[in-house]
Amino acid sequence: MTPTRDAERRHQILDAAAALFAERGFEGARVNDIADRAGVNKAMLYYHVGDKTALYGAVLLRNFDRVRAHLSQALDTEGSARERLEAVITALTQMVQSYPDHPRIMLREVASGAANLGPEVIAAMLEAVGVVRGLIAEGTESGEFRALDPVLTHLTLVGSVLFLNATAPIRERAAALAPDFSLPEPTADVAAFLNHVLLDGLANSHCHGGDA
Amino acid sequence: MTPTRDAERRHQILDAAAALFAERGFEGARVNDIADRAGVNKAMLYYHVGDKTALYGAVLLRNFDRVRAHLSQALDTEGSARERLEAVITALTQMVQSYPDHPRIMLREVASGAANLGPEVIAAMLEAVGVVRGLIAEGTESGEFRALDPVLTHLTLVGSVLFLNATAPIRERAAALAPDFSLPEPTADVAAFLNHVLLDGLANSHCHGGDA
DNA sequence: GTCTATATACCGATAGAC
DNA sequence: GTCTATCGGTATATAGAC
Repeated sequence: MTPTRDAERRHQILDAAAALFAERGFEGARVNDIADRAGVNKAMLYYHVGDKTALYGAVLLRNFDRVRAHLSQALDTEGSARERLEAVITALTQMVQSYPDHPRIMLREVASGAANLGPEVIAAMLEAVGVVRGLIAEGTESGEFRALDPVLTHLTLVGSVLFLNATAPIRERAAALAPDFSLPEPTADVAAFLNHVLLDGLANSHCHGGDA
Repeated sequence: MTPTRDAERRHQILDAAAALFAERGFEGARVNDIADRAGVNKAMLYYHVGDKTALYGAVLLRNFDRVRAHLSQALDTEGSARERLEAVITALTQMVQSYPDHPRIMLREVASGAANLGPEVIAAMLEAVGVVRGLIAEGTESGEFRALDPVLTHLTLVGSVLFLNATAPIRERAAALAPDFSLPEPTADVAAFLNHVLLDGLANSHCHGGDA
């Protein structure tokens, strides 16, 4: 009954959980705080979503659904491997800037060796990994990219997007302390930066020099 | 007295603490586990090092001493900005591969917005940041590099080194599940990879194509 | 379905004997 | 300096009234 209300409430809970998991990590986040931030009673949180582990898994699954949505949109693009890889980086950057909790959660997850990831989440992640890696392999085989290790390349691309965007809170703090810490990134600039640096770095000899 | 014994014991404790902070994070690591892994009594851990916060700070300070040592060695190199930046990346890669707990701890710290960092550690970190950033600015001003935002560039370089090496535990786990997940990185290859991709991406128009 | 009040367990830290 | 035993605080999770 009232499935809309339920879904809405569930989203509120997951939003609050994502924010606190990003800020303090799985162990550091308090279920009480998540319930308070979501504006729901703690018992209701357990009733609707489950225990802390289920909550964390639900947050990650929702995030990877969003990653999948952004990626599939980017992969519809026609063009060279480089152009499509640029679309992928732009799409990933858009995703993590729309949902800034995601890169922070993922950085923690990488640090832990994916200790808190259930099989479903692992599967969702490997799907995204496969897509990007396939694109890299395609460009490498066609000679458009250099013969670089596809796993390292993939991790460098995704890692740069995650890391750069996860530093946003720190950059704000640093800017308050040290005024020479410039704050660029009117949202699209970070993607442009990464596209220039990383894809020129991958390209096979024909580089585009010049403007930033 | 017997300062050698004390220092040795302290190193054992910090080694154990670094391992568990990397694996489970500040909140997830158990002081009991750290003491057990170090082979010392928990009360002795408090007596010699202090509480959990002091322990964490000591781990990070020791790690940044190591970063500083590796960096200063690399900065002795003569040559172009690119060559010295290559030396920096190689030195950082060596550091994080010698002390694989460091990148994992730093990834968590970035995710938390540097919530657990005391002023001393912040200062040690900013010093390293300044060195690399100065080198980037130098290459940019001389025209050797493109006119890229120095903060974003710095974060991309350091972030790639940290992220790529922090994924080592996951890559091992993934290799056990998915056999097509290659495992390269005979230690020096990761640095070479990053030097190729990132520094070619930074370079101003004159690119070196070809071998990986 | 909703909330209060509480059970249960555990963790960080220390007192105090030796 | 070393260790045992324990305190106090707090976290997750649920029982049970409504």
